Amino acid sequence: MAKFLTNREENYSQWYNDLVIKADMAEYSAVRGCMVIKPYGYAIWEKVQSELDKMFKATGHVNAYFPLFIPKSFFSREADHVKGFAKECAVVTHYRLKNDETGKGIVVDPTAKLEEELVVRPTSETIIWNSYKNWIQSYRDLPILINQWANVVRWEMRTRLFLRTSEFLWQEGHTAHATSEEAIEETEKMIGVYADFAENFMAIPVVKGVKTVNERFAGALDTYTIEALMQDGKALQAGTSHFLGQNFAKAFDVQFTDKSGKLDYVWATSWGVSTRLIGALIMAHSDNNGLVLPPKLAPTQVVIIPIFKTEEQLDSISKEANRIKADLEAMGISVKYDDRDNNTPGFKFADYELKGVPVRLAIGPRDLKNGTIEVARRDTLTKETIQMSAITEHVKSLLREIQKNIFNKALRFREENTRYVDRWDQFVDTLDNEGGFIYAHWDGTTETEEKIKELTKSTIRCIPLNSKDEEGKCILTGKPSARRVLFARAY
RNA sequence: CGGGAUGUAGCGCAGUCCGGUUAGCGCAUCUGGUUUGGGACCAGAGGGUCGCAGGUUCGAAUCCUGCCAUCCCGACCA
Repeated sequence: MAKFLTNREENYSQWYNDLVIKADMAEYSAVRGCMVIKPYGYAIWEKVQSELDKMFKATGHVNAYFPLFIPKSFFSREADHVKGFAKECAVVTHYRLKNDETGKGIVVDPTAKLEEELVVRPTSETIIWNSYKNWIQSYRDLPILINQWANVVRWEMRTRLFLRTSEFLWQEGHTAHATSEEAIEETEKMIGVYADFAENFMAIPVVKGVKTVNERFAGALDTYTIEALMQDGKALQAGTSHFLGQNFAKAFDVQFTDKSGKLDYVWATSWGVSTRLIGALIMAHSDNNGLVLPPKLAPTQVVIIPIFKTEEQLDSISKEANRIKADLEAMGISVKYDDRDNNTPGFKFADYELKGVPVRLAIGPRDLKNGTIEVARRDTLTKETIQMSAITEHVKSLLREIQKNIFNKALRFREENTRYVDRWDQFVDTLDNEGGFIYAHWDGTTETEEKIKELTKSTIRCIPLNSKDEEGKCILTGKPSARRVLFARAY
């Protein structure tokens, strides 16, 4: 089986690349470090978008759009911010091309140099806060709860399809508040939304936590994160939410008059998830037969495949298939009936497995005679034959069951690969041989964190929000520690 | 930016060391036929600036020089 995919156990990253390409989600483009998201991959992103967008709206947010280009000077306003992003910015310096005077080809017209160079946004805090300055005068203008769906560019050295590309799609929320408490509440609320989405739609269990100073977003006072565990034992940061304090308000001079008539700087948050989520989806659930998609995010939830020899057979099968399709669609289930006659059923079975379609129905002459239908589920690769008359209800509950099962499987995997470690040699050994999440004590200093990273390539993924106080000794230095933090090697 | 590798049909590759007919194979595509309950088969057909630019030679995918691009491994990162 699956002879077209690299074996997951043999070479995980090759398996991942193969899968993205073979399932027709994305491909490499002519531009180094940039990918083409193909219709099937984009359809998954659209599902992600539409669900998240609903959740944002439900929490009071509205969408807007800000420019792709940011004047270079905006970046230098906030010191940490510029330091964090300077190394990976694409810069626009000219606005015109012309024909090469010496012959063929096109060159940049040197006379068309921009007065001020423009940075292609790696994130939009600066351009947005420059606008917010004009929007905010009084506490009555607050809060501002805006989200934008956009592309951003971060010039990466090493790229991987969906996980890290130079240009990627994401959403970025940018909110402005009258008080610190309210902004912190927003920051926490949104990491909660992300965790909810990850677990209930993507079927990926996540650990909510706070980043260390070192791993914090450039310009934030606090960064909240959701961390997921992939099947190869590496962690993936799946979403972040930042409490920005008054840093950007000060940088862009955004003050407001509060109820008592005093002037104060506005409090800010920002939060985002990207097309990286699709990478997470792939790496959390898929197997050697291909993609495994949770029903709630699968572009096609059910595929129906006819098995026939003659035109007459196809006709009578199609009648049944189209009726079932209509019934399922009436229940809000997305169905594809694949009656192409240029591929064998076997090919189709394999192909839809590769693409991760949760439920496959097959109808053949035998079924027509017996009033039955074959139902196969992608998550367990099992098949059963059931009565045709019961099919719609069966599929409906099966989709729910698959969604739950995929999550439980991922949760079980995470539990089996989460360890509490107290000795250094054991720490190193676990990282090298087991991978996974490691809860260990840390003395709280950046020096120790960096030393551990240097020695083991593992990082502190977060200080979990639900971690209990527990006296202990730092895994590296032996100094006292008040609680465990989450370590892992990460993407 | 350092180390390694590769560029030949849409994709995957052989041929390059040791220059010599008309550049070949698998997959895919197209045509016709037989098939169809787990990646079908037969027959035929189309498809190439051999990464680019120079050079050596009677003759270059093959040798030489320069350039370009991509991939892998490191430092940076959602």
